[in-house]
Amino acid sequence: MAETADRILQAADELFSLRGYAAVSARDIAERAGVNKALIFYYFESKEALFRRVLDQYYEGHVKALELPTEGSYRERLHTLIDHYLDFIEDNYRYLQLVQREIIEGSSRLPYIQQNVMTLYSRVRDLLGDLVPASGALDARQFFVSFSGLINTFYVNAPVLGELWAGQQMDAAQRLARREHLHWIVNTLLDRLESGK
Amino acid sequence: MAETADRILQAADELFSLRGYAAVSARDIAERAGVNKALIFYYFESKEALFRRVLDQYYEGHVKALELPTEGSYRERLHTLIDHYLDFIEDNYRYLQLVQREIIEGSSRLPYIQQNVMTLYSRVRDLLGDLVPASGALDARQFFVSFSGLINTFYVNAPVLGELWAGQQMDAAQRLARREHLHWIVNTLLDRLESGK
DNA sequence: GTCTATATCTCGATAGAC
DNA sequence: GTCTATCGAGATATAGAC
Repeated sequence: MAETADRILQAADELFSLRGYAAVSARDIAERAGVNKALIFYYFESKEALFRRVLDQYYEGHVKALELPTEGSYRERLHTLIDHYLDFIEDNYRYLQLVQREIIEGSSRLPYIQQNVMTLYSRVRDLLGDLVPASGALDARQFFVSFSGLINTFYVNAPVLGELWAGQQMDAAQRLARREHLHWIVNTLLDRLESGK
Repeated sequence: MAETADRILQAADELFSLRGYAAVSARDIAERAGVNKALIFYYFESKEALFRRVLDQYYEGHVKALELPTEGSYRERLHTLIDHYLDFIEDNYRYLQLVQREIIEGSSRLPYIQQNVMTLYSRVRDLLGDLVPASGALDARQFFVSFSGLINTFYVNAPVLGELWAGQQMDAAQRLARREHLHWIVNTLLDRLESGK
């Protein structure tokens, strides 16, 4: 039944995101999914294949989120790109943790991640255009790293940041405040870059 | 001999940082350290205890790096704090990966990490003082998260960012450029906050 | 302190009854 | 499709000779 495969996939998604690939056993996944352990290897050929399926599900959505908006000024388009990326992250909050873990562990799928990073970077670089120098401390690469860090850090580190908001859950209001903060920073940086031209 | 324990500790540090706790076996550590596997359990009571020792090695330096500078204006002190933190990260590159991994994995040592985070936050909050509102999208918490993300992202994601710099090693010149970029951003944000007062 | 050898466990994966 | 039973490999940890 397709339902069984789905339950395995979802349980695997949750556990891999929580504890990583190596720390999760087939038995763990079977127990959480409420199915027999052997069924994991019946529906998916191996634990490795199951993990790749979990990742593939996210990458599809990720690629869509990276589509470049065509309307408006470069500044409006940059804000739209950031909003689309934030939408995706908030709908798939486990994805960021999975990717972050793969990066730290030096996973074999790192080239795939790099490809996504380069795609996103080229869009930010095109948007910034000749507003920034071609190299040095204010080049497009630096700003791309900065934007990524500004956005991702909030979600990746949510488990420890909870204390900052005094035990409050990371609710919709907080995500909205973060979004507003990010747009304020981007505008402030763009203003300065434009005035410096 | 103390030398043997040190070699085990260093090998464990390197491997845990690279691949994570679960993906590293006692045999891996013994091979890298060039010692007999049984000696790991002679010098450290368990693999878990060895991991804790690795983390504790960094604790002292981390706390020192968080010491608040006393000289200069609030702006100078903020820049100094950032530089001290960057110095620590560059000297203990693996520590950030270990901590980031602990956060993502929801480790049992999370409260210890939160304590360090809160210490650093309270210093940033004191430095920003009444330059920022007490709550909302521009409060001290948001800026603390932003500063952390801006700094950490470069080092945590170094494995995939290499491609951005066209395969160049992350050398001293790149770290310096990043540092300059960070100070530029901080100054730009502070200028805007001051003009808005 | 350092070694070999091994006990005991859990892992991913498979065989085969139903 | 789902189950039980089990394989071989590799894990942590220990025993005991030297």
